Amino acid sequence: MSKIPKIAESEWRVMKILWADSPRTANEIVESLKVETNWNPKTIKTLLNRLVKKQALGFEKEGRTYNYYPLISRNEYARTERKSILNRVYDGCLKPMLASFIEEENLSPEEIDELKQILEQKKGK
Amino acid sequence: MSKIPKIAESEWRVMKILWADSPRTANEIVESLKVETNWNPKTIKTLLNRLVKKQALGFEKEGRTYNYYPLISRNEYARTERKSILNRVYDGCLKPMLASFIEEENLSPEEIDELKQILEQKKGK
DNA sequence: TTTAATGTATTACAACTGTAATCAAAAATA
DNA sequence: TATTTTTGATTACAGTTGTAATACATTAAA
Repeated sequence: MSKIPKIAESEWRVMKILWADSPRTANEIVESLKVETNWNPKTIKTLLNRLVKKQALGFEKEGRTYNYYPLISRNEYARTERKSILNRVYDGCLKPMLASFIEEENLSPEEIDELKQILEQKKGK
Repeated sequence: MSKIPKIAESEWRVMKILWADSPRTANEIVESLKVETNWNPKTIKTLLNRLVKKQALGFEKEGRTYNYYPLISRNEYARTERKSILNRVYDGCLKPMLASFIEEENLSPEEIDELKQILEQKKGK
């Protein structure tokens, strides 16, 4: 049961880049992040190092540069985060949480139907 | 638009005590937390001070002791946390997030029906 | 009234975060 | 080959968090 390391806010931004497409070099990651942040490349290198140290990322050397890739899946992390908010904020009670989400956020009629179907399937099991 | 301060994990535990019932004295809070944590009373005092400094809690003096109470509602914080996970982990896409929650957690048939109704109402609007 | 207890305020300290700058090694260039 | 550039590694530094200990002021007790 490899325990999942805690990933900080800014580290998430880096992970997302690699979840979207990997492996990638530090420079490619810097390029991607340039679009959405104004981080100094040095900052991004630091984050990469930290993520490697946390074993959230791995890499393979290719000459002098590294190719980074995620060691844990986005889904695994997503699950951890879901558990976290559910327990911390809603004391583990799913229904009230879902109700809040549904009431406060936007859903198209199509999405609503899809969700109703998912619920229906869930009931079957 | 008073900006909502960031509340750390352990601080949340304190807030929850006061959201459940307030105002309360530091000692009452210590007593409540004794049940669920093994924190030193000093630790709890520190958390209270930090929360006051962050303006998440207020207090009224009553003689030498303080009576603490929340300055922001649990709902406001819950909303902040919902936004946070939705944007950070699901890029703001609600449906996939709800689908994951529904699929991975437990819901009774009754809860499922209630949620379907909430969805239906949502559709109407 | 001197002393002990109690409640709050201040200080402590390491790990984690955000945000880099500097250093060192290797490669590319002059 | 000497020098500049590039890339990763190490160091920096302040703010936050977890987890208290110590200091100070006031009240209760001896």
